[in-house]
Amino acid sequence: MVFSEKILTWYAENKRVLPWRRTKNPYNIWLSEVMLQQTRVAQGLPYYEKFIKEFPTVKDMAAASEEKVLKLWQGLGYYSRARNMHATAKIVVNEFDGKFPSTYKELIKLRGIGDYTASAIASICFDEPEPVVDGNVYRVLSRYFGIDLPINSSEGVKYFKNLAWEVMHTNIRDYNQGIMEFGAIQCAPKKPYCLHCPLSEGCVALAKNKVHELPVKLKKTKVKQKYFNYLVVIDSNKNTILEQRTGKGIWQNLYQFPLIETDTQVGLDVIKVKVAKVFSSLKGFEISEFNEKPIIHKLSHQHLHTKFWIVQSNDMLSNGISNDTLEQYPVPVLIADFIRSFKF
DNA sequence: AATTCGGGGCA
DNA sequence: TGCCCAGAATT
Repeated sequence: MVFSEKILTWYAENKRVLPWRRTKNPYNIWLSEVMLQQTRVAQGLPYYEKFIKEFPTVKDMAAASEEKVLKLWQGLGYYSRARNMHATAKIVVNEFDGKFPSTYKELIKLRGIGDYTASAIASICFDEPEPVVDGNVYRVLSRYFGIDLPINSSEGVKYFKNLAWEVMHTNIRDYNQGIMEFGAIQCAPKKPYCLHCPLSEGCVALAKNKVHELPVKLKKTKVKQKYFNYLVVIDSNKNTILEQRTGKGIWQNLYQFPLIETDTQVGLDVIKVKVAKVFSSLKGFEISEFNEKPIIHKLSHQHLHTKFWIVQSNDMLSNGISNDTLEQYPVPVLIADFIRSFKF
């Protein structure tokens, strides 16, 4: 048996039961693929169920507000995926009569759909012979064929896509899902089960004892340290303030408490002065520290050293938000955790 | 070509 | 603590 046939055989015997494997409906496949970008199946699965229940069709999603979509997406991360997905839902409804395009070439034009996702939808839904190359595929191919080109170099990306074309099977639907599943379950990043692997015969990395050196990946940039001070204002009605994050950067269009970002960790004295400026309309206020030690919220590229400051005032906010409407807003996990732990 | 988008799980 | 996850868009 050649490589692709072994993958198909392994997949037939080992594939997990997953909701999006019961259908070829492009809406379902698209939703699952976008959710699983840089995301483990276990983490994405409950979100997929939620979304299908709330938005059974692409038309339902297109009709919803972005805020509703972001709220359902809350906690899954990479929120541009949700915004792009929502934009694409509207395009599909308004310009394609609610039907997804059926070719790689057309699919990749849509927002949030790149090479991988276009290949996945085209092959799984429409049997177009287009190999997927995701993190799993990079790992399987680099190990089995002993390729040490960096998978995140432009040369590596081209090489592996080309290799994927050469070794793929005509049963593209099962092959594509099979090689990814094989990478996720059998040819795992840290503890691959090489001892009883159906592809061990012919695996270059195993023969050369280089399984744990592959795939090769270029160094990632170092994380930035940032210092966040969130002002949790509480007025005479026990209302508070949320603001929407606009512009570029993390958590775009999500909500948060008024934020003061500083270059270093600052204390109560500094915050007092800043609050007096930011909330000059407040007649009087008292500030207390919620957490003495900063909460370090770790993201891929930044560590957010965060302090929450409780700003109590006897005034009544005109734009105040009551604590029971607070949970309607899409917020970052950092804010959601605070709201859960704090009694308004 | 390099950087920037989250959050969680695992050794 | 570092690495990775059914990547894409922006700089």
